[in-house]
Amino acid sequence: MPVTIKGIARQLHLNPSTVSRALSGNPQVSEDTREKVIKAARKLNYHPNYWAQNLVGAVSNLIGCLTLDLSNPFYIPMVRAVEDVAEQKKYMVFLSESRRQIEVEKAILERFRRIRIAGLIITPVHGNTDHLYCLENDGVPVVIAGRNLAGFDSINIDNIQSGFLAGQYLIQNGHRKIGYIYSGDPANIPEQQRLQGLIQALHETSLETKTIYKSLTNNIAGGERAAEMWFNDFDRPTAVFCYNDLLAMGFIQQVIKMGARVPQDVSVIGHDDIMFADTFFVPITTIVFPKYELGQLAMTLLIERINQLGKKHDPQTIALKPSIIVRNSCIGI
Amino acid sequence: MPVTIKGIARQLHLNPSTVSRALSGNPQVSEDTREKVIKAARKLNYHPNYWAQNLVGAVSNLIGCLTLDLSNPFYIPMVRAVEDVAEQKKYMVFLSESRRQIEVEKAILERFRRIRIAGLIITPVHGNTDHLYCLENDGVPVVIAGRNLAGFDSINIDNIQSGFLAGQYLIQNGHRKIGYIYSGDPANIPEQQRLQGLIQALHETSLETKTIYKSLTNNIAGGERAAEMWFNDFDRPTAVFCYNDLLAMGFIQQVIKMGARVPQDVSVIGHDDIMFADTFFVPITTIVFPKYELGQLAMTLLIERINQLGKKHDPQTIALKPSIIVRNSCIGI
DNA sequence: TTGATTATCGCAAACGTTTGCGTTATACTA
DNA sequence: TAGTATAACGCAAACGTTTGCGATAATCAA
Repeated sequence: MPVTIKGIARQLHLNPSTVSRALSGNPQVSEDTREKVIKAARKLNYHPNYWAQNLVGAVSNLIGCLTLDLSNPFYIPMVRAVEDVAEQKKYMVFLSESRRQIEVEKAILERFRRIRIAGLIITPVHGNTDHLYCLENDGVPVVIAGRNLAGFDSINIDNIQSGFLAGQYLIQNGHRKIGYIYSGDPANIPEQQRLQGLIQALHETSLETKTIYKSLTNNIAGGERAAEMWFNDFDRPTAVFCYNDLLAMGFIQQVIKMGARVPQDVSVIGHDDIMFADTFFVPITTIVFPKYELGQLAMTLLIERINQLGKKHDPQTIALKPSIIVRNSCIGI
Repeated sequence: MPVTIKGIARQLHLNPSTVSRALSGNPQVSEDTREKVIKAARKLNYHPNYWAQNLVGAVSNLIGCLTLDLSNPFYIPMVRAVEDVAEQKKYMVFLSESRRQIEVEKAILERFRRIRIAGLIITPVHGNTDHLYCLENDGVPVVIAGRNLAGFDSINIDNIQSGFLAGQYLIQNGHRKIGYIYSGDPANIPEQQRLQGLIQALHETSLETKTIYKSLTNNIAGGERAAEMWFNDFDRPTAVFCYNDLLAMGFIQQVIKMGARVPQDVSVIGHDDIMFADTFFVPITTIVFPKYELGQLAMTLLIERINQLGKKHDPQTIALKPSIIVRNSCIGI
């Protein structure tokens, strides 16, 4: 239905190839026919058919970007960065979310394959990753963002250091009974690593007291569940470190609803510094995840891999440095 | 590079057409060759080339979804709904954001044209809309979400009713001096309509006192600017109605930072009920925008338009009913 | 056994674009 | 003037897939 290059050619009594060359700036076409072609193209409202172009050219500039969950504000800055770099390098990004379901992830990757993406940036659902290996084997570079996956290029924060920072800060503020809140999913490596870092910090001052609350899910609802566990605990920690800010939000909210106070009764440290963490009704002290940088590095590395395609390379693991930002949810005792 | 239908055909000594028919479930191919084909396709890791399919079939099942700003949580439920309906109806959605810049919007629409989207759901940047008319003229149905645009199908909340509800609630709570906060962009119709509704409610009780704060932008920073205007006002309103929740968040945050209290010194009503409005450090009383429903209706209508393509139809305008949800940011006086 | 029907598959064109190569004219050189 | 170089364009194949139609072989009825 839309105007094609053939349509323009017919109108101007030219060959499609000439029209194509005129529009693509090929020097072997005279300037006045080029003018005519461009004018006709504009008048007829011509828009190149991307599919046809890529069918013959065989060079795709589509990038797949698959996040876990767009309702988590964490991913927005990352996605922005990916798009910013893509824009600059003339790539086009196809944005999606798996909603943390492995079947959805697989379904979306299948779509990505069909539209012949040139590369993929993904925060994978923990679990089976055969489909990712398979994709990369078929010549589609994959960069993991926000996770570490053996055998893949990955950009991630140093989760052990994150946990260590949180632990250090809590100890410096006099806390001796410290809790950790996470989903408890054994396949979620970052969770384990932050716990590991936390424990390391405790060991440095020979403290072993820690309480684990498994929230089942790493979102606001999970935080609320953890709050109830904390509330019913016979020996409550004076501070908790949450795997992410959403957990912290849910936790704080529910703790207050049940009549306790934050930070007077329990200090809370979050993780990520998502938007709204600073404007939450108790502004949250949290570990900063450089999210924009995450997207920037991921996209830059991905483009590098696309250009190097075929050449061997060792998978690169880039670790971003965490830092702590102090707000109101955590005080000394 | 990837395996094609020809590759499978060569391997099995078949014609590409037979392979195509076998894979598409065409009955005019024997069951045992179909089995062989499917087995070979799986073994060779075949994935259909979407571009090639659509080149010949000429039926696109791509949907463009262009929001204003993904960092505004408002759009997430809408996008989810669009994707849910799309999934169910076998459409594929291409998600993007214009970041409120008309040139970006145009650039993205140009990309959408090139990949031959079958339809578009868009929250347009206010201003020139010629490119939208142009798109629809070329046979790509357009549904406007969250705005009303003459000549287009649009789904939106009843903004006048929104403003009226807010005004009514404030008056019932004894407020007599009422402020309205919005960007002040004359091209932003919803802003004007909510103000209009607000004024209507005031007139019903013969109140004319209102103060307008122009925040320049409808985000947290804008709300902070408005707070300073309010603070320096010689005759402060006792309540303000904000065009959206982000404004309300910024306003409340800055008011408190300057030493006043919400809601004791100033009541605040927001609009949209975005995620985090309920967990904001002063939980926000706000007008509920049925966001998921917005996306559902938009996508459903769009698909209807795609199926009716060619047939004349009057542009439909669907108005969603607003409601108010009472939290802590607004009290009586 | 013969003719007709049916099942199964191949052939080729088409979708819109790009690109290597061949074909004209025109301009330039000797 | 004859020969050569060059500028400008056309021809045709190709990308991967679908589909109408024709061809072949097998099945069936009489």
